[in-house]
Amino acid sequence: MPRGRLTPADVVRAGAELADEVGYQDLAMGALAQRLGVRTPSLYKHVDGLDDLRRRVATLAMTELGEAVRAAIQGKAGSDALGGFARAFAAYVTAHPGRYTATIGAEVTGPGDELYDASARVLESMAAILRGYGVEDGEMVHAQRTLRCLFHGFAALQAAGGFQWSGDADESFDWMIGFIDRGLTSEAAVQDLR
Amino acid sequence: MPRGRLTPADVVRAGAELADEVGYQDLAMGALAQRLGVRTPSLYKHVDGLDDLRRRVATLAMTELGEAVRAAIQGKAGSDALGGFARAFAAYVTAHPGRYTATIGAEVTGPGDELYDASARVLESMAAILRGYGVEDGEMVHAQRTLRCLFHGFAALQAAGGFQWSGDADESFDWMIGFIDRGLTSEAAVQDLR
DNA sequence: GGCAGTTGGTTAACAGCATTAGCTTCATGG
DNA sequence: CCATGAAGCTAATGCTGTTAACCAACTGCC
Repeated sequence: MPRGRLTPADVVRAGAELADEVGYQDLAMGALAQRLGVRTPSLYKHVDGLDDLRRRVATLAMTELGEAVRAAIQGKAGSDALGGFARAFAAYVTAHPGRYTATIGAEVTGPGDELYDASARVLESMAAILRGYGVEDGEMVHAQRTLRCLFHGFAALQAAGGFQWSGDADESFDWMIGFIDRGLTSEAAVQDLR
Repeated sequence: MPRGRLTPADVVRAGAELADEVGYQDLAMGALAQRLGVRTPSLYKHVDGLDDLRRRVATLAMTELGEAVRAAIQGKAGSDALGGFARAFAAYVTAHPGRYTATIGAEVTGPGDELYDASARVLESMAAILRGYGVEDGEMVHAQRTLRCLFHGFAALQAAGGFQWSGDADESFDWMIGFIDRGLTSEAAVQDLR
């Protein structure tokens, strides 16, 4: 690695890659410095310590995830959109378990915080899908939280390697999406009657 | 603190309490020793290091959770059982965020492992509920995994303090349970037609 | 009742990690 | 052409988990 100058973005990106490769638990300043061909203290010129690094990795992950799911639901509605979202979400988490794990523990403060905003964009994609199902405003927040629990739970279990989903995991995933789809569809039908 | 002898169970229980109070991140050998009125190295006579302690706390949490939800669904079926399970689950996680967090990252190996078995008991309670809805064997595993993702996601978000569920969180939780209940009920109705 | 072995506690020392302080080098801009 | 500041370095500090070596007390056996 030639001695090209380092930027905070480089450090965060390398940290994210390291977390994906060795696991979030083993994301350490020393290992990261080594990967960047630099001594450990040099990292502090770009990042404000390990906690800051973790937070930035979490923000990167949420941002990337938001872009992935937004692209996946582009121009779709109903079960196409839901399925696209779900597949993009699962693909991201599977490809980047370390990054996603960073988001699990990270505490979000409020609007203006980069991580909060990135999370809000993911939630906005969920809301867009739900609007496509005709979920009305009064129930939107509840439905959104339900989807959030479902996907976050899936991701957390996946990232932890925590499932031994013996048998076909994809089949279960599809069933899950189908279940939600049927549920949302019939909720919409009930609302139309009112 | 008088010099009553310590057992591994004492250490694990105190570790679980500590994790609940100060957060799982700050569950440390030094702090735990201090709480038990003992020097740090003494803990190694009862527990095989920090990783082992974490694993045992996770196992304790899963075991307690399993007992709580089993008691909650006793003699109930259908939406009563689902609601009872959900309330017991949420109550446990809210009361013991540190303990539950321990279970999120812990890796489960396979049958015979205490943590695996404790998790299996929780899953068995889910299966019992689903049988009450008439879910048939072929779909059981899929439905079980769906519930698992949903509840685990809820718990992970709750334990991380990660939601700012502005507005009424309980209302959203009830909506989620209602949604699942209606979904399972109509799946059963469709199956009856076949 | 005395004695050996085990068990649970101690202090001391070590190792790995994040972090800080202080120095050096080098590119840049006036 | 020098002053400035950014980005790297070495050295040192402190905290935490962990191990080694030692000591005291309880247990069980003759």
